[in-house]
Amino acid sequence: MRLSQYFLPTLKETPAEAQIVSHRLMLRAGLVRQMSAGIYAWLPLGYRVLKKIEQIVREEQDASGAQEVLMPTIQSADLWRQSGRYDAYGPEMLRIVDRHEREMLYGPTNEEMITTIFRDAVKSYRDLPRNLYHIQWKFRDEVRPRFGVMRGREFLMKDNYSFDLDKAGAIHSYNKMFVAYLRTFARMGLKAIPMRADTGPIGGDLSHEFIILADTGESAVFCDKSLVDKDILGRAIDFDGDLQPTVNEWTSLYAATDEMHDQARFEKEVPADRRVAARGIEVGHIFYFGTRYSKPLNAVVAGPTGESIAVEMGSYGVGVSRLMGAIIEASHDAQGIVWPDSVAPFKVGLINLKPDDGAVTGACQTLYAKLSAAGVETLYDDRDQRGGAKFADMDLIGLPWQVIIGPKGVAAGKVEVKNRRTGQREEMAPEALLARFGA
RNA sequence: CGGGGCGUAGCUCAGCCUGGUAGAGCGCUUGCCUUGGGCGCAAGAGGCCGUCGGUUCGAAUCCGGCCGCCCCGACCA
Repeated sequence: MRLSQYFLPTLKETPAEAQIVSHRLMLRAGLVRQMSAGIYAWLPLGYRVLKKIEQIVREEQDASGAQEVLMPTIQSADLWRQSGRYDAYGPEMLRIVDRHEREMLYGPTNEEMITTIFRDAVKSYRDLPRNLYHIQWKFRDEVRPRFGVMRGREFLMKDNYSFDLDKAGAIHSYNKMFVAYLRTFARMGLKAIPMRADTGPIGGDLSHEFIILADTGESAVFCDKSLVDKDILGRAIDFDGDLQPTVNEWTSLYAATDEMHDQARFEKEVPADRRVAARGIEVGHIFYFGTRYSKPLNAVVAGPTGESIAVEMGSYGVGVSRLMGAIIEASHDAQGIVWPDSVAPFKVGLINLKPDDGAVTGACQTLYAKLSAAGVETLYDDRDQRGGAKFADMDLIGLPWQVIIGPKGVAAGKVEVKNRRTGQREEMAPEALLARFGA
């Protein structure tokens, strides 16, 4: 993409409305614009990142055996009356009346709907287990939206729902999600730590929050440092095999949020040099809740001997749009965002230091064409701007690699490569650069 | 939902207390200059001062209603 043609409205100054760093950077780097309190429009660069985050979530869900569906944003009030949550949910639910005076709502979650879909279609234990997910916009009318997309009213969420015949099966489904989440967040360059959680209004007796560590996190968290150091991506995972040992490996070590924290236990179980007291941001939450919805909504199947069995369920959420804020909180510096490779909107930012110099521009265009042809996502800054402005913008938007081409380098047959995260610079021939990026 | 604050140019803000029809910096446009870290010079464009009403000869400024946004707390993916 040529920057001269790209819609990328960066800001030199920080908008007054933004307080926390990720919100400021998202506004300044031209990723989003606020349309109302807690409601954002995604601009081209931000939308690219959102789609990358979404895709990683999708790939890991698919790998675990979950199947993607897409349910509507608007639901009927009747559906929610059946589970008893219509009145219980309170003013957080955005209620709508259509032209026929039918009561509708903008869905804050989908347990009722998916349970109904499942109930109407599945009648036999032979059709279990199933795990269905979707990635859809949700709305919760928060009293006080804040922190940009991290606590918006409208947000993109991956939520899924598992259906099993018995509790053992449901626990296995739960474990699959547990491991899939470890992998999902690790692929985004995050250190996500599962912490035993309060099950809250969704109900149930087994639940974990996945929390990433960031200095600006919303709540205090405590854990064993060994958890931070664990690596899930290096392992081969068999989702059909026994995942309990893997889950146990993570859950056996101390990890707790503020409200579940027990200082005495913490000090007893974790050696002083491994005690981590930090701030965290919740990016995922998994629940096992048994028959909490299957019973009131009559989601039953016929068992092997013909008896009716209410299915055992769990639900699992990932805050997709929130993750963008969380990733920035966890990965930025004074100059701007530092995207992890896997979610970066472009891999390479190509800077033309002297657009009116034929040799420089020629070298840039050749390189840009070759990188693009090889599938290396490249944002080419061909604007008629001074070098300083280009460096500042490129640092702000945080692409992992900057390739800088100026008259001196071209004369010497070299281009300069800068690593955004480390700041390390290297000069090399264009061919070497292409080889480096696999082009 | 309790408490507090703010709405003036695209952005950050001054002006308001002590009423007389609007300013700065950045950004934008044009020209010159410059070209490795938001450079310099010059000339421009751009605002019914959130909105409705009241007071007044006269309101960005004083008073009231409404709308919007932000912060602290309670609440939450």
